[in-house]
Amino acid sequence: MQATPGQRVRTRFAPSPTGHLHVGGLRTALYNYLYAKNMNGDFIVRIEDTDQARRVEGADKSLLKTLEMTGIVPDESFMHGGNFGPYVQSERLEIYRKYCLQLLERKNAYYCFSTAEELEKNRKLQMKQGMQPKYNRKWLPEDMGGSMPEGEIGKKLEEGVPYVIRMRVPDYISIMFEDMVRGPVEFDSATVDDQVLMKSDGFPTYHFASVVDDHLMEISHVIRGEEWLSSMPKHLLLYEFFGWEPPKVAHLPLLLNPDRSKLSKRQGDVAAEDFINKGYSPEAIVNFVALLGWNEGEGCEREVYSLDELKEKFSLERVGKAGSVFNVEKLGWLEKQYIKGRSREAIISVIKPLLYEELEKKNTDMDVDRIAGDEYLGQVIELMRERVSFEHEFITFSNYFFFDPEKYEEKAVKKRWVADTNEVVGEFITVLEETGDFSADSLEATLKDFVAPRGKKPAFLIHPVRILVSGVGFGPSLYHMLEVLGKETVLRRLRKGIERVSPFSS
RNA sequence: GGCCCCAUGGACUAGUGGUUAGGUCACCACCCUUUCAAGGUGGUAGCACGGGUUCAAAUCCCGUUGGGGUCACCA
Repeated sequence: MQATPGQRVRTRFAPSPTGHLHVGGLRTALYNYLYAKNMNGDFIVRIEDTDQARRVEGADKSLLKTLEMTGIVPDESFMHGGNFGPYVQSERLEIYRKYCLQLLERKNAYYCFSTAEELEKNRKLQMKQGMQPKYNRKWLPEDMGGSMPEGEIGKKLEEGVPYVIRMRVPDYISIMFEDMVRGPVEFDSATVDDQVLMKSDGFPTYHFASVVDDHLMEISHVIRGEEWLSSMPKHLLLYEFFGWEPPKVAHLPLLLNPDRSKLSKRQGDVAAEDFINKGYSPEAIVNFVALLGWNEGEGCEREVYSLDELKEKFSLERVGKAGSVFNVEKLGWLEKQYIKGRSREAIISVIKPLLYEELEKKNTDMDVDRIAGDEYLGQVIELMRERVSFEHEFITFSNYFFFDPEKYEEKAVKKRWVADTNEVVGEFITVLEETGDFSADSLEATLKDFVAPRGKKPAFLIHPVRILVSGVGFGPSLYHMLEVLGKETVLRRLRKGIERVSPFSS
């Protein structure tokens, strides 16, 4: 799909700095980014901080940081610069004031002195009557179709009574537009309220500021959540008042809670940071979130996409209309796919710091230089790669590669121990002491040779040895595990363990 | 309640008039196997409902139902 010839594609993500980056916001940002990049255009981040009360200090920077962590890097923002700044709405107050004045002069907007209590009372009354709550246009001037005399308005203004400025929505006109994901949508202006444009504190409302900014910043496509669909008529009217050409719009389906309501806190994590902190990788999160509402289509059954591939393949036509439930299970599966494909070096760079953190917390009987070395970590990674769900589990889930077990999984002991287990293990220890070759193959042969004449199956020894050495009843191939741990560590753990574990100990 | 949007298995989805309705996650069974994973094979499970249009409808139209969004001096 091509943009209007001659017009550069410019999309934007416009969060308000009220907290962490919501995964829904992440997906909106992602789609904006992907669309722009796919069309060789620019992606802009604009901070919408027109609500002073809700503003959270530092949220703007943290939003950008999280975005960048996932690979979504803006071409323009308050941190990246650009020719259309400032990119923070609180720094653009003069601009909004100027344009609002224009609307006032053209009789597309008017002063309103109604108090909050008054409005609230009115709203309740209308609700009670089963009507749509709307401003009663008490302060709509006579020359704009209202009943308020000019003089009254001038008087209030002179007295310095606080006011807001409202847009004058035309009566009974049809407002139609083409949504890039929904197709044609139509509204009746009679259902549109006289939206406040400027608040009494001198700040613009979202509706006004975003229209002015989108125009001034030459945004070509507005891609945002479906919750904005019903305010489209207000925005379109504003473009018309100004005589500006509106951008193309696409309203994305919502991300949903398991109960199919709009994704929210309370039913689990919703901040992108929450997932990153849990160990999900940015690549997996981006991949997952991209597929919630978009697919390559045409029989394509692919599930794993890198950001670059998404940039290449993304299109708005392939965005669905129905909301999608944010299902963490599949994200977990994706994470595993990424771990399988990730290079050893990349994993080492993530888990090495984690290992050092652990080593500071507790002592190990193993050789620190060796177990923190790339070679050793690489071996652990290959043994555990298909068994972990998160990178941090290379350390936490595979603790026994770095620390001697402190306790032994009770359930596993119960299941694997019989009366003569300790005795046989004891004999096996003496055999191991004599073993020169501690490779997996050799160990396998040794164990089998040991067990056969005693009329036992390998499993008789394999399980107890595993538990004694690792403390748990599950893990990688025992022989490989022993090889990686090394003779010294294995013997130490066996000797120590055999004194602590007996069939009657648990 | 008004307005708007939406509707394929439990979840994500493919499908644009003719398919045994396909794939992925999850689930179940079996295989592999020293455990746990991974992998392999197979399986349970779906077009919300009712009318049309048509030789033919998951697909087009209308209605019903259901779900969601929105109706702030919040975004």
